[in-house]
Amino acid sequence: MMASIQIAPSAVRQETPVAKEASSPQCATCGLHSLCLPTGLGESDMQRLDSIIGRRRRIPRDGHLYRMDDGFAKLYAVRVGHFKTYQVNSSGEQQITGFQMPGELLGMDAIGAGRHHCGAVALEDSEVCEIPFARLEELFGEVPALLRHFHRLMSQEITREQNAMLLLGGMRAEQRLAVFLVNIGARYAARGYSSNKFQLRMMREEIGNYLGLTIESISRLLSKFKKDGYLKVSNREIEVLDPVRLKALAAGATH
Amino acid sequence: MMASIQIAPSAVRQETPVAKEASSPQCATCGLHSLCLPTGLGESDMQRLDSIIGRRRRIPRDGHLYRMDDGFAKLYAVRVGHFKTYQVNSSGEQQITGFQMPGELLGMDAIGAGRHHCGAVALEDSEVCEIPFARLEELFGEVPALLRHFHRLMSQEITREQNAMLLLGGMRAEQRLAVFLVNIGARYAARGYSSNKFQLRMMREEIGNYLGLTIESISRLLSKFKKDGYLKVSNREIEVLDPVRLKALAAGATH
DNA sequence: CGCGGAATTGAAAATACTCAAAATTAGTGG
DNA sequence: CCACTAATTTTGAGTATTTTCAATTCCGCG
Repeated sequence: MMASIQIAPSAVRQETPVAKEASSPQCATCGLHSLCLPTGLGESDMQRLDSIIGRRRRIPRDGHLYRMDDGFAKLYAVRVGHFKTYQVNSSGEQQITGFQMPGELLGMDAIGAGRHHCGAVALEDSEVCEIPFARLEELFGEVPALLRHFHRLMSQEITREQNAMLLLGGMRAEQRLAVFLVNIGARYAARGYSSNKFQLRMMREEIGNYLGLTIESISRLLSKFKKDGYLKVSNREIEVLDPVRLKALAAGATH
Repeated sequence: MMASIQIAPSAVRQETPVAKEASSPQCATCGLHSLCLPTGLGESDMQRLDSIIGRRRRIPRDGHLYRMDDGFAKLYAVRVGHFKTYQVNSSGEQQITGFQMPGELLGMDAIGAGRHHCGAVALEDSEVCEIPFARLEELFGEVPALLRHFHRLMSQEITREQNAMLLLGGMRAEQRLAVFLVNIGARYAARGYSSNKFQLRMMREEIGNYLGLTIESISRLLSKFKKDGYLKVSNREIEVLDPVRLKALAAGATH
């Protein structure tokens, strides 16, 4: 079952050293601010948040944003690109725990122990905003709306993972993949893209790993969905031809 | 695969109406305070927390503490007894997302949407402390240590669920059950009880549901563990006879 | 054009499930 | 306290799903 995806070693593909951006990040002008940490803040509060946000940081494809057990100091907001988070189990195998897209926050699992519980790897050349957590905590006292939204985000992270448990614990392979595709589509829709036509940013093997299935099962299921007219698949380009029936599958229709 | 455990309907086994306790709860004198929300607070801060904590509430066995989609107003700290949390998927089947024991917090998944994302049911006659969230939020501004610990707890909830994903996504049945038993034991140890001898509070079917397995698989695995000398099992009483080998199994030893 | 990683496909095998029946335990009322 | 019933658990046999192993095929890229 367990796929052994290679994690690029430290040396390979390091992040670009100190490519500090000339322009400092600006939540107000960022198209993602309604999905991200500043959601719901007024203009002046948003500026205060801006003032603590560090440099943007570029992570090349396959580069680590952070590694398991790294000390925790910052949260990260995905600005451009996609990431995966993964754990390594006691047998040394990877388990992917999530895929993150622009506007989503990374690192909240590290607050508890003060060190990162997962590793985070860029699936393509990506960019994040660094949010120093100590300074964010200071701001919480001054900007209650920020604190409340932060709690919402952590809570949503919990429900997201509960939904993953539902998927892994109680669904057949076919339904898992259908849920996965519908979920990806919905998240693109929330970002203003098509929910029915998108590019997968991860390998088949990574999808399988995340869904608790093998790469072969993913491949077979995609072929089957294609054959049955649910999807058009070419490489990583997915077009959902029959969203209604795909959602029905995701909802548990026996086929 | 999906077990259809019955959820007691509203009418059955209602919570005792307004059995308000004579004594108000006292974190300072509660044996669980080093596992619960007040962890790390000084005496005066703990008193301030005490002052907002509502009545204790008793929930009889099989009674709901809250249901899915109930509006969110309070967090709950388990004081006595055990709970399970569950979701219902689109096919109407239950998926258990966790088991909670004394000192653990319930309801954090509800902050995001303002309504409960899971239901919570008592596995035995139980008691919780109610923590009105609005008042807790007010306290956050005054007691920074409380806020920090609250963030730790939410973060730990995230990592707990990520660990569950690791279990469901990448482990064989045998390993899943071993991990489950080791985990339960560790949590009892943290509460001052034996990690090697304890009473399961849930049915086989609930264990199976949580682990993504059938009741038959759980039963067979317990019989196997017994036969192989890992455990002594009589009904819900578990005694771990060979903790080292059980942990090895949990860590992925191929047997 | 050829190389290497990624994806697809097939066949056999393993794991866990389903269905069915029996055994055990818990709960209820006499 | 016992008898009876319902609920839970165990066990067995057969089956379905998914994995494994192996062999191609496809695609991007130098």
